[in-house]
Amino acid sequence: MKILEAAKRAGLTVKTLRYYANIGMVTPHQDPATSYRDYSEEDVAKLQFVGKARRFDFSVEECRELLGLYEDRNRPSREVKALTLKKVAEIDSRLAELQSLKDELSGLASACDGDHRPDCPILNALSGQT
Amino acid sequence: MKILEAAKRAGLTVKTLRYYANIGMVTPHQDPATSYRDYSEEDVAKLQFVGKARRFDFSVEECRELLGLYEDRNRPSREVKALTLKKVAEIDSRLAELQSLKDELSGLASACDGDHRPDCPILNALSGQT
DNA sequence: ATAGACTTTCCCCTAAGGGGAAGGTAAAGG
DNA sequence: CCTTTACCTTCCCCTTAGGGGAAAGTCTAT
Repeated sequence: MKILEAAKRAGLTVKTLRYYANIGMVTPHQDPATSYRDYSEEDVAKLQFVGKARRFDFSVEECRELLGLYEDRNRPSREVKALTLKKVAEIDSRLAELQSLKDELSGLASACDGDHRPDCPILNALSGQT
Repeated sequence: MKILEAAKRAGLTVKTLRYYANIGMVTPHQDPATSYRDYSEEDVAKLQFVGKARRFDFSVEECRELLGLYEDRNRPSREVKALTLKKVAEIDSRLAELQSLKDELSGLASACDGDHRPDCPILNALSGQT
């Protein structure tokens, strides 16, 4: 099938499919005469796989790793689990970071009157004057 | 003072200071003869301000806005508070998104044996075969 | 005078594509 | 058969917030 249909089936954009082809992640057959790409059902399955992994916050390089494991029918599940737990840990530390930012900012916001007057604890905090 | 000292005092890198000068955020006087930048105390204060705001996850453009409000001694605190609350809301939605990702990934990871065998619920989930 | 530390501008690089131009191709309608 | 329209291709620039490094100019101390 042609690129637009493959993109629709995978829930991705045509640009994304071309990008994945360029970086060698999902490489459909390409007609040398017209240079049209021709996606197989298996290509679409891989695209769907990558699309889901991306939505799980895996980077494109991590998706490439996962795809490699996915295609290796004999890989130990250990490796996949390790990658997943690493990603969970990353998400966890980002969560903690964002939570602490939110707490600080909320604290500042609630200390600020938010009226027409110029006095503002938020700016005071940012400028270091307590 | 010269750029390295200003950078040290602000807790930023020299590259960052040049970048901020280029985009017109903090523009020190520049000797036309040598083209050396010359940072004043006020410049350093602004750099510190921007540095803190950046650590609070404000984008460079948002920092520019905050800096404008900071320099306007008559601005209503309302505007600063609005910007801050908007940022808090952004952080909140990112938190929710990450939390849901983490829950799903953790669920998959705990369903995976993580041993030498190839069967892997994580890959099964990603490939859509339930 | 010269070595070493510092400065400048300039250019390329990052992640993951998006936007759009210029030009080739395919399917449908007249 | 011809044309319109939809789709395809490559190519190039754009995004964030700077980092890395080259080449060349400047300052300071010896």
